[in-house]
Amino acid sequence: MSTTLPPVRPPTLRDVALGAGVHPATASRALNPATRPLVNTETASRVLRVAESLGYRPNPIARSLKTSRSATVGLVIPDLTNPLFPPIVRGIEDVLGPAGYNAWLVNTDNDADREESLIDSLRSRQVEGLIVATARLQHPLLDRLHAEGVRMVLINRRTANADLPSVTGDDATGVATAVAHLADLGHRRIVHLAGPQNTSTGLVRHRAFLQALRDHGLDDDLGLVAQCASWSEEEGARALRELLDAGREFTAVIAGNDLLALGCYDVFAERGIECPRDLSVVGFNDMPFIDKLRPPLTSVRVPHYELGSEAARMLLEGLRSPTWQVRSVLLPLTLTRRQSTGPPRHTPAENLG
Amino acid sequence: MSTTLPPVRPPTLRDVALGAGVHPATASRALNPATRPLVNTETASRVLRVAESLGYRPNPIARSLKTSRSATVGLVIPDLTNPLFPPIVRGIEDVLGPAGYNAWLVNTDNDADREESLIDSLRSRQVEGLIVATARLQHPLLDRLHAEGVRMVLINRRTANADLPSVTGDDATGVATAVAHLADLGHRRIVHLAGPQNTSTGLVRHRAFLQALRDHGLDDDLGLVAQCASWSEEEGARALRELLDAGREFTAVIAGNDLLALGCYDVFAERGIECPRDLSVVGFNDMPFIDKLRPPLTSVRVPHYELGSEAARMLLEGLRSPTWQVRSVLLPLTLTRRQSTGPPRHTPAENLG
DNA sequence: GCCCGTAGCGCAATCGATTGCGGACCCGGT
DNA sequence: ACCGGGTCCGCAATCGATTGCGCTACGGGC
Repeated sequence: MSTTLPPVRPPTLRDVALGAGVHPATASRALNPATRPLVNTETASRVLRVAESLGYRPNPIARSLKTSRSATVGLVIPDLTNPLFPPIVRGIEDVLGPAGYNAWLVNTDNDADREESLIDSLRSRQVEGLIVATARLQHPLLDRLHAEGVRMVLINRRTANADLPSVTGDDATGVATAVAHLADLGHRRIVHLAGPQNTSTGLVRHRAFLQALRDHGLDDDLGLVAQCASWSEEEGARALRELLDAGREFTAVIAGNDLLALGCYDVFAERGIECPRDLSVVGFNDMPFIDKLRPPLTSVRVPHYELGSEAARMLLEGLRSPTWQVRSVLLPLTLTRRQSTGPPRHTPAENLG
Repeated sequence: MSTTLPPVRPPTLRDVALGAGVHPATASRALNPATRPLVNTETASRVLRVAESLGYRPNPIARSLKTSRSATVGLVIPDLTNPLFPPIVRGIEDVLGPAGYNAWLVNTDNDADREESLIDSLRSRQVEGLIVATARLQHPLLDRLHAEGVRMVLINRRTANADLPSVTGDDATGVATAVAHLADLGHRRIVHLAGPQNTSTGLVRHRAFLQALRDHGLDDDLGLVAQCASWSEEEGARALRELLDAGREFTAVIAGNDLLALGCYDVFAERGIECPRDLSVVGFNDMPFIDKLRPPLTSVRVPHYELGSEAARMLLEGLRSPTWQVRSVLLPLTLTRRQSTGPPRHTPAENLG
């Protein structure tokens, strides 16, 4: 007759210790490679055997409570359904996982209050560091966290405060490459759909665009930039319509990102504009499936997966060393040429409309 | 002269109790709405005031250790970069969040070993339940978990074992709608690119396809189904090529999902097939951006966000009630008609090749 | 004036693992 | 026989919150 079993409680350290005939403290030391030298080799292997046979798995919650470490980092992104982010997340997880860490993911929906409360809850869950993809140029919350000594890496976007370590694409060079590509094709009047100027990506791409025009001896007429209030299809469409309606003359568009470029496609359909014959378009990011569009979109490729993995590596490094060399990394971008760009049909002087 | 402060330790329950001049136990009861009636109203509000002023936040780790609840559920998906999943994840989080729960996400990459070890690690982190999107028809691991009493909801796919609660789309009706649409357009010979038959979605759609053909008085020749080994573009392309090379006669394709349909687009480009003039295609899932393809893809829309939110609601219910009424839900699907489907150019008897 | 019911709170154990401190023991040297 | 120095290991506190149990008052009923 067997003793009655409590509903299959998973084995604890105490159970292992009992089985091996040692004190829980000894079992703990035997199980931890770092403290194993403190216990007799034979005892240690006995403990390990028992742990194995019992299927013992340390309780990370109890461990966290005592050590106040959680083997977890917080991952703050605007919105997971934006196709930009899944590859970033995978890149992060693929580095964190082998290092014994996990990522805890939250979506802020670009809402600053939500962001603050979510980061709060991450911190109370003892995350050891943060990877933040929601940086705005002015971002008091992030400045404050940094001042409090929170380990943190910005990804994809940066703040104006360069003290915060970051991993981003080399947007300036990316834009320059796009302008060079269009100039090579013969375009002389190129417009830019600029993303939100309170984000580093929006601002840097905008400035780089103007600089690149000058470098190619092209006119940097301010009317050749349209501001978009958000990185969305709708805003891209709105901005392009505005430029067309204003009667601006141009033969190519550099969109601040692929979603803005998608908005352009909507306008093409609306107004019977043929791309690239009437108008060339370059996107930014090279999102998944963008090569299946009509026509396939030429886009500046951003290595999102690598952005993620690099940020994770950087954060892990920061977590290990108490004194952390803050640095920021720019990853190189490349232009993926597809069929949305071609030589201009009109001479620069002609009006498209 | 101030006493030296330890590096800003966040306030604990003990600090609150001290400040309010009560025992930690009383403070705990005052803070918890469920036990608050046990303490004098005035005392309770004093505790709340002190907690507020100290910025007290309960330590979820300590709480979890004691209560062995974690306010966390595990979310097991194959691969976050598959555009199917982000909306599901958002649906889940949007329900879990307000209920005080969080989701812990893992990617299995469709690897059974990886899946097992990830679920293991989720369980050792005390997740209270699982939402699983990686079900295969035969899935001993899930059967075992269910037998062990793990709270679990399957999403998107099911197992053969109907004991496991699930939330999926009504695939059979969805396929029937697609077949009806094509039949209405005049198609008589329709092929199906069937997804992996070890998944419920693959099998159900396949069977429903054959049934729908019969219902419409169409030939259900077995040669009109091509098997795909995975839900990928490459497999979709391979399968379509195979059908074409075999000289099969058909005017329309129902792809097991949108990725398989994308593979068809690749073959169209390769072989100069014009869609929908030469061949109509229907996808399945209605992924984001699929309306931007060339031509925009007709697809059976699956409400992924709702799949997620419904699964989360169901799981929460299961977590609250000790006796759980297991049930499974089929969400209705609708056909989104776009330009990849049109009337057949050839009579059924003619060969496309 | 005595007893009992009840409201309000405190005591201490508990969840499971970690770790500083010190005790037991062994061994060799003198 | 005694001592010093290691090696191994156990004791007990600790992380922070929760909770069963029981104590103290107080008030009303007889």
